[in-house]
Amino acid sequence: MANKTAPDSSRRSERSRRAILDASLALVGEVGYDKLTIEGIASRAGVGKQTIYRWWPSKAAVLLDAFTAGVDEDYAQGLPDTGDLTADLKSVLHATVDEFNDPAFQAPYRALAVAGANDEELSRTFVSRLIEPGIRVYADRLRAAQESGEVAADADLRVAAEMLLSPFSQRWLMRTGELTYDFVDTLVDLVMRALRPGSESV
Amino acid sequence: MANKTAPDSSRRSERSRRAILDASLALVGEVGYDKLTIEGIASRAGVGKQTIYRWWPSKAAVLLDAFTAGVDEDYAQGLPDTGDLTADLKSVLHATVDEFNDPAFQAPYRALAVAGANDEELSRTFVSRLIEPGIRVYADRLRAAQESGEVAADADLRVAAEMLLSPFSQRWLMRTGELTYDFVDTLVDLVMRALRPGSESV
Amino acid sequence: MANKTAPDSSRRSERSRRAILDASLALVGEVGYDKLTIEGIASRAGVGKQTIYRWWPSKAAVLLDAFTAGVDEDYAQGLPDTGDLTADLKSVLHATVDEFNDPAFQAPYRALAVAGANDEELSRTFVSRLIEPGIRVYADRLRAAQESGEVAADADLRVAAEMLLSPFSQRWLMRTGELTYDFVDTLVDLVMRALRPGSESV
Amino acid sequence: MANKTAPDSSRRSERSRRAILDASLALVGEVGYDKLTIEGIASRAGVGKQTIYRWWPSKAAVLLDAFTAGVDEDYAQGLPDTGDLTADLKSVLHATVDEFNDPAFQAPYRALAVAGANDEELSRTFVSRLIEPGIRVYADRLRAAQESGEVAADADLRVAAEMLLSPFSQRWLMRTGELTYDFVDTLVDLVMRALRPGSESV
DNA sequence: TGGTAAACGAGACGGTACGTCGAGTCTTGAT
DNA sequence: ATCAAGACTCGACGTACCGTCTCGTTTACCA
Repeated sequence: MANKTAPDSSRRSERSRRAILDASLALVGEVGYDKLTIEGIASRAGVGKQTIYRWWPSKAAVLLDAFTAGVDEDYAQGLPDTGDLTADLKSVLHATVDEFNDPAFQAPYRALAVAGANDEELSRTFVSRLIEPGIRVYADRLRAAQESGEVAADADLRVAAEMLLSPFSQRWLMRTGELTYDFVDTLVDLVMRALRPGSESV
Repeated sequence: MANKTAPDSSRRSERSRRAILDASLALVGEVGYDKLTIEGIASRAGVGKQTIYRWWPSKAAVLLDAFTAGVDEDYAQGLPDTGDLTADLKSVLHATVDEFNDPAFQAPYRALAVAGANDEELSRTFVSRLIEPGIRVYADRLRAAQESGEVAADADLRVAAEMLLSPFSQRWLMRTGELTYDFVDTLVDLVMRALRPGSESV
Repeated sequence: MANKTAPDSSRRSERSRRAILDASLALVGEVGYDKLTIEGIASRAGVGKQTIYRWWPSKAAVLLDAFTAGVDEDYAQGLPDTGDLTADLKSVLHATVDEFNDPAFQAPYRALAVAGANDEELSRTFVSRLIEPGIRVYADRLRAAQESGEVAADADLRVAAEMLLSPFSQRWLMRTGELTYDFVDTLVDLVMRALRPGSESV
Repeated sequence: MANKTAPDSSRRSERSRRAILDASLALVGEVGYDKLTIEGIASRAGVGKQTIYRWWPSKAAVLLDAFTAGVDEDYAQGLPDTGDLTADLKSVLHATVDEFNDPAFQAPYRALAVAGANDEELSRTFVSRLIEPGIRVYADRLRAAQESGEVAADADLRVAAEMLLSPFSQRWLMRTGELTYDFVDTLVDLVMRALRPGSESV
């Protein structure tokens, strides 16, 4: 299947791998995604270009690895559950507002979102590693609330989670609006109205 | 502000302008945004590269002009109002599902969304010319419904419109899910629950 | 022969003509021949490009006109004739040494010599307007000396004049040696030996 | 002095070097110096432009290398010495007349002469690699003749050599006259008169 | 413990596209 | 009709990176 003999990953230099990942993150923050080059990464990392090409298919893939390296475990413990769904959602989303307003976080994440739009393969990984887990932890928290009767039994929780998250990420990605606590509060309140038991469709 | 003496737009060649815009759209459909080049556009349009650089700052700006040329009037007549908000929303969104599933439409739109993420200036134009008007016509329709008592008086209609549109465009842009009639129906139903009179927050 | 209708030279703007010629000389001194451009001349002269193209076929032709404008009459009065050929030649060549060592003179003259080498048409004009007259005044002075018996009767005076002038201009053009009074004195002395009466070939 | 880190010449591709040199000579013969372009050379040689820019500073430098590649050894054996100076000079110059009247030779040589006039750095190399050795072999032959008493003891042989060569190359370069056997014969005869023993200046 | 094969740093290579400059042509108003 | 101005098509410039390809030079396993 592979036309080139695959490299022997057991002999891979961990030192180079880390240097490349670090250089990528540093550079994307400094010059932006468009001006991020393989040559630049190699030179900053003190590494031969071939070492990058040997292990990654594109600069987007490098960046994706660099970015997801420290993020995977964030979703592990799920959302808090104090028994008050509205309060839990607001508190988590307030934290997320702060995170997405942090410039250091923006550059690589935005770059990946973008790169994914034009690279379907990359997109799959990006979605399954970063976006999908995010949606899922929200859907899971909603399910818990549903089971405790806090949420209407017939609500489509996946779509509900998207109603919560997409307006948020859309505002951020496309700069269609400010990301404020007020905004997410309004959003949560509206969604909660839709999910309230007794609001079932006729 | 301008470092170069601005060109005299009264002497601009309409013929060249159209050729460039047409070539851009054709090419982005054929080769995609990443492989779209200024040289390619110029050559296809039978135009000197300088003529492109004289009037546009980047390939993204060309594409934005090309794309918005025929779209501006789409929002002019607003959304239909048959008196049944749910039905109106579903019918419009069904049409939009079809539009966004059309490959000819996808390439340039996706490209612009992407280009905007990394170019703040371009992003503003993209949002104000394409996205903002879209949100606005939905918000307007909701307002009409609110005035007729079909929607709760205290609902934030702008955020409600985003709850309707963002999950949709997010699925499309990031490929986080299928765009189907079912999906938008579920979406509309959920949002309508949130907006139903009598659902006001306590 | 001309495919375009020739411009009507009676309506030509003398003001523009002078401005173009002046700008050419000024610019060639400032930036050198290679970086001399038609656009630069036009802009400096406050003139449309077309006005230059209308009246001259190339930048070299402009420069040739500019340069020869004030030079033609230099050759009119011929070489001095005090009766002492050797002294006359040395005194004139000393003056020429000074002239050719003047930087203001070098740039355009060198440029024309060069342009001529690759443009046969221009070359003809350059030679017939500038070089040929120079050789001729020397040959004429030699002829006078021959008639007065100061020079051998059988000497080829045209070639003798070239023996005097070519080593000089060669040194200057190709930078093969310094242009000094000593050098031209040596040159004159050697040539005079060849021309001395009684040196006729056997 | 060098602002860019110099390339590692030990890794230079001999194949590319030869292809570039060959293409340069071929093209200058076909299109002339002015229309000779780096892009043209690169494309003809099947080479990236950067490979030319990496090793040469200008098209003139490429051409100089190309031209001198096969010429250096021409001067190695010096001029013939049959004991008859006049005959030796005439026979060599006759050969040179033929060489300079050969169109294949003219284009690059003329181009270099010209390029040198406007590029002092190039000029030095051109002179020291091609012109100076030429003058020197003539001066050497004259010295041999001087030592054997065929030439006056006090004559400046360097200037004498220039008297022989400069009128020749001047005629060729500036097209001030025909290059014929007759011309060089006359030239040699005149110079020989100047050098004849007993012609010493008083 | 020394030999050898892979990965490595470095960077030259053939290419493509960049954004700029100037050439020479063409069009528009003003004189 | 010529002029100043400058937009146009075209071609080349010199630069930046691409992804591929040698080069020695580590490095780590295995004989």
